[in-house]
Parts: sequence; C-alpha cells; structure tokens
Amino acid sequence: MTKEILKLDNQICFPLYAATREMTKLYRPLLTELNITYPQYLVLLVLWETDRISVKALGEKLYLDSGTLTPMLKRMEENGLIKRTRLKEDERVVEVTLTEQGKQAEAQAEKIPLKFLEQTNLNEEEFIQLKRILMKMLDEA
Amino acid sequence: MTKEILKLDNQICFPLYAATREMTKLYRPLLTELNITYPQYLVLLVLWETDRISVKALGEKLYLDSGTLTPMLKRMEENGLIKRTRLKEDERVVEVTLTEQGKQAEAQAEKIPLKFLEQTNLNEEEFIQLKRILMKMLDEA
DNA sequence: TACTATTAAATTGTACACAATTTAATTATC
DNA sequence: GATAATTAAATTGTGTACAATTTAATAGTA
Repeated sequence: MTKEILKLDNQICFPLYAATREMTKLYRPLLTELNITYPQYLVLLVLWETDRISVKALGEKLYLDSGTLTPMLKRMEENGLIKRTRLKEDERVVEVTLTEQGKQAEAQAEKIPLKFLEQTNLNEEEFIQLKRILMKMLDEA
Repeated sequence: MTKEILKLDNQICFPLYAATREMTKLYRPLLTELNITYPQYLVLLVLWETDRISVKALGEKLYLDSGTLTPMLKRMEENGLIKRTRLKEDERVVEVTLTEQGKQAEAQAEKIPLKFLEQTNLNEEEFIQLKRILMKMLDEA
C-alpha cells in the first residue's frame, strides 16, 4: 500500500511542473510567428525594458546561468534579434543589446499577452492569487 | 516606453516558469541520494501506485510523450529501477514495471515530501489554493 | 609588483522536452 | 483476406536546463 503522501494526486509540485509545460504550449504557436521560444521571449521582455544588460544580470532576473544563457543568446544573435558585446571597461562582461529587428519585434509581441489570456480558463482573482503565491515561493530562492 | 503588459514584472507565466525550476532545485539534493531526477521521481510515484502501466498511459498521466519517455525509461532501466516489456497481446505496447530495487526505493522516498515541505515558505492554506488553481489550469489541457 | 582570490562567461557533459517523422503492429473496411 | 487507416513506440533533430570545470580578466593583498 502506497503511503498517501507519495501518491501523484497528492503532490503539489507535480501540478506546478505540468501546468508550466501546458502554459508554454499555449505560448508556443504565438511565439513561433516571431521565430522565438518561451525563454527567448523572456530575454526580449527584459531587453524591451532595459535596452542593455549583462549576461550575469540577465541570469539573475530569469534565474538562469551562463550554461543556459550563452548558447541561447548565441542563437538569438544568429537570428538577428540581439547583439553580444564584450565591455571595454571589463572584458569579463558580455553585454546584450537589441538589434533593430529585436526592437521592432516588440510591436508584434504586443498582442501576445492578451491572446494568451484568452486561451486560459482562470479568472482575474485566480491569476492574482496564483501570482502572489508564486512570488512568495520565489522570495526565498 | 514599453507597454505595461509586456513588462517582466507583470507576467503571470514567468513566475510559474521560475518557481517550477526553483522547486525542482529543492528536490534535486533529495533525489540525488536515490540517483534519480525529478521526472524520474514522477514515474516512480506512478509505479508505486499502479505496479504496471503502458508508456502511453504513463505519458497521459505525466503530460509527456514517447519522445521524452522512451529515452528516460531506458535510463531508468539501465539504472535497475524498472523493466520495459513488450506486451504479448499487443506488440505495439510497452509496459513498464518496477524491479525489486525500484520497489525498495519507495521506503527511501517516504521522507522526501516532508523534507521538501520543510524547505518551503508557503503555509497550508497557500498550498491548497495553489494546487486548486493549477489543477484548474490543467483541466482544460 | 608578484601572487592569490574572485569574478564573468564559456565549455563540457548529461538529461529532459517536444515537434516531426518513421517503424511496426493492429484494426477497420471493402 | 488484401488493403487502408489507425495506433504505440521509437527515432531524429533542436533547444533548453544545470552541474562541474575551464578560461580569461580584474581585484585584493602581502
């Protein structure tokens, strides 16, 4: 007899894991139009706000390390969305900036959040609660 | 000026994505003792309950396809946790079962859920709310 | 100033995750 | 009963994730 605590239905982290992947599935068709993935979309969200950012600072914002970011940013550079430049003042640092194409993608992306929301079955109250709890989880991370 | 709707802080899916990865980071040291990953842990949770299951049914439970499961199950088989057997009655189907070692791992795993909970900063009410909302998201998937 | 410590990216290697296709077996239909 | 359609896994190829290590540059210190 399996302990109740080890049953799949009693896990909290499994729905978290599954819902995240279902969520990115909803985004995927919207992002394919821009020829980007979900993590790449997050990088663009940051750059549309900040214009330029180091790989390290970007990693702190997105909870990703250079092992993930370096190859991903190289792909985005190849696709003409961003530029990677080593800083003159400190050659250890690589700064990421948007290309013209990367800047223009923002206009195209404007409709994504609403299109995503249309596909979900959560109401506003649930979104607020969900976000509050997830942010609290991330607080200690 | 970036539209408010495109700011990272205003996204709901980013905290979902980030919290999931932070959650698996908490699990990782607990699972390394058993020499398994988080998705492999989910497979074991299912098998501890059901004894035998087809790859297809497993995929439906975990929201994963054969492209992910086949290589993962092969690794688990190599590590001696499970066995993969083609059904005599229908040779298309591969059934997954636990080995002795896989069964015995359950005893070791019993302390994982509690150890995980100790590391989080959410209270019971928040866990209940979080789970309810995530399950609703998964309903439509 | 040499030497050490620290820091930021990049690299290496392993493991998901998933779209798209292929393979092999079974079922449905004529 | 032969053929077409469907089904279940496996395969192929691309893109994250992340631990661990390496490389190169800067900062700190005797």
